[in-house]
Amino acid sequence: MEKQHDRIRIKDIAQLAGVSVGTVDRVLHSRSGVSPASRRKVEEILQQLNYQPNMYASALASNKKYNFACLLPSHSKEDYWDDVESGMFQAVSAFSDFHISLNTFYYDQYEFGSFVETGNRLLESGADGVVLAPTIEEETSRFVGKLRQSDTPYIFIDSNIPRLSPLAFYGQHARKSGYFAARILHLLAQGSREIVLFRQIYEGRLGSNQQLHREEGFYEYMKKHCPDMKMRELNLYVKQPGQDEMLLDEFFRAHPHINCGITFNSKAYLVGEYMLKHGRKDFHLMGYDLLRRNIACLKAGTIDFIIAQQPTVQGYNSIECLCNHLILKKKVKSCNYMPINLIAEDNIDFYFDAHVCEQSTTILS
Amino acid sequence: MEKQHDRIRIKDIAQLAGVSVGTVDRVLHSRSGVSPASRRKVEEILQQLNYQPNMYASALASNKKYNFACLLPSHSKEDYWDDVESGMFQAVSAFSDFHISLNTFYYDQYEFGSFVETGNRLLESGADGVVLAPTIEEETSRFVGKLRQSDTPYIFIDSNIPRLSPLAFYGQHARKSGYFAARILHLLAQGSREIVLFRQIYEGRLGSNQQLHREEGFYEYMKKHCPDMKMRELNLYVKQPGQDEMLLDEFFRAHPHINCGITFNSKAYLVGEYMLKHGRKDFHLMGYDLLRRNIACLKAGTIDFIIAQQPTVQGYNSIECLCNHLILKKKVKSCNYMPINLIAEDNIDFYFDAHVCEQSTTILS
DNA sequence: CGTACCTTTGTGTGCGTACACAGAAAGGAT
DNA sequence: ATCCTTTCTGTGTACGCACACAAAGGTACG
Repeated sequence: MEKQHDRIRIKDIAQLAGVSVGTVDRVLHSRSGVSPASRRKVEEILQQLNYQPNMYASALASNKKYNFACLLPSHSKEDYWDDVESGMFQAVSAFSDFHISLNTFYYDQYEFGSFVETGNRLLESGADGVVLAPTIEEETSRFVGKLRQSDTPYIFIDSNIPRLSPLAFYGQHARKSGYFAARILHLLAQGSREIVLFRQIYEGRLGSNQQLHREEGFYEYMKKHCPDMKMRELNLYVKQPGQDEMLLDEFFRAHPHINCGITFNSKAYLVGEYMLKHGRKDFHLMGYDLLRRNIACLKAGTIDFIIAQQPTVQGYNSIECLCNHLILKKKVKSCNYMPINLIAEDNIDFYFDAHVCEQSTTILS
Repeated sequence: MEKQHDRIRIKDIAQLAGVSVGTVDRVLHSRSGVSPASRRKVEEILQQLNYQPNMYASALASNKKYNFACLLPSHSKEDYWDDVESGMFQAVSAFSDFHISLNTFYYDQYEFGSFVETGNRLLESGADGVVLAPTIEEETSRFVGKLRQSDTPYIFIDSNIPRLSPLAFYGQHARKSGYFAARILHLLAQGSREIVLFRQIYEGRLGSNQQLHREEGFYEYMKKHCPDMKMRELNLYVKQPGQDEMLLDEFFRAHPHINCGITFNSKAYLVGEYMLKHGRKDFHLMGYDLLRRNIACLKAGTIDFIIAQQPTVQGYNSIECLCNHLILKKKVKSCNYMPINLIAEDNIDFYFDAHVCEQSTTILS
């Protein structure tokens, strides 16, 4: 615990370059008012010494306030998006020393107009950085175009649209995740040659792109490893629970031997609760996302495995990334795939404590 | 990006309490020299306002140097402990603004005297915080006794000895992890009624406690879910590769129908490479830890699944925890189980980017 | 040669906290 | 009342950086 100052300070650089700290500061922030000679000399020494600014002192000195905003599908409590949001607010509180705040904007996922209208409200709020779920490619493209005009960085969460080159993306590699899910379901099938895919249709549309890509990965595995597997699809409609139950009844009456299924959205509990109600313990089910009702099924034994994609972490990391970029001027990683985690009843308890954060690679801006 | 100071500062509290910042500072650090009346008044306001110190300003002001030390089994490159160590150094660099340093001390895992001797050298080095792997309970007890005398916080990594009440523990719940492994291996067995457990004997002893606990969890699952499963154990000896190959030859000659096995240490590659050499693709193998050779087997298809325990994260979090405790005076969580992650070839790419860090719960010291 | 003006450079102050030190108040002994 | 402790409290400086402002140097032109 001895006192010491071994780190290079601006003062040290100034001394070595034979200029004042002010000049060094101007070079570091590439501001005007420095003679070419001085600039060159300072830059030279800067390179030699690999100067790392003390980010605490830096944040302390420039005590600005940063307003972030997020644009998410409107959601209820215990939804996937609720976890994402909670992660973001965790980060806001963790980095509260940087004077950041977060405004939330919600749009109706199934109405294009809503996205546009909400997006405009966000733009008016004057955010310094934005996190959004690019569920609607066309409208997202127009939206980020406006953000670009004001040089506002934006981060994509959950799914990615690389051509719109966001500052960063946090989400799962959906296709590979479906591939992995297939591997596990294949094991669960235990030689059975038939599998059912439960799909959720909402307002006539099949949920998200993520869901589609998971299916792709799933089919890719099956085609490669067991081409003779028969895959049936059953569409459910969420909004009419009575109808869904009828559809399930009907399906299992028609295919009584099928003992294995998967959902590629977060609504596995629809099937899990159905099995629980009908006392079917022999059916093997997989799904996505650790919603409360999914967890209940997992513990009750009607869902075997859940693939988690750490929504909280995605939210947390998005905000952290904005801080790193805007405040600490660190270089951030642009494509961040979340781990594909397989959760059973046995290991679920050790999943929630943890949250992932990106490796910190400090680079001068 | 407007200027603003909405956070409560020491100055604010001083003003409200009608004292000076010096007095508030004394109360905050529970130092002497404050009249009972002043102390009471300050504490009252402190509670009302839920004051959160600006840790950046705090770290900046008290620019002390902290020396940490770790006491690990000696290891080679690409070993499990090497990843732990690398995580620790990542943290040291991430928190370099706090002026921390880390000294490493290695002991021979299989020689009690070595632990004692290395431990004494560590004590002499005058560390402010220690991270150690408590592989030898008896000697660890004596060692932490001495640390306690100087009030030096210590963190257990990999395995835990709760009665020695470390500041924190980072590691996997070994029994549950074995239980989970059994569930997956059970699926892999696909109805086969015989399984082999490969064990590594080293200097006449069976590796670590962790290894034993995993076996316990494994047997617990099997007893519960498939009591008629026949479990064979095959001891290997690591140091004599020729002999191990002979033992494997012998075993598979005696049990040609066994197609499923697991190791509870990080040496699954011994078996995986054997299978590769003999061109056996039908054997299903599981193991622990993502060593380079294990990963190679995973990609070659002779290891089906690996259970990862994020050694890098364990190391990183240990150091982070010491910083939180010593420097930021945050309250730290004492028992931190790592997630139990199942890794296949499909999802391994998304595992390394990520590292877990604990949730930050700022509490006044 | 002086003034105006621009470019370049240096200095000073503040961010919120820690800590050393000085000063004030209170009490006791002479 | 004076002096000396012993509490107790306020002030000042430092931490490393950002930014505003002042000062210095140079050039152009009357």
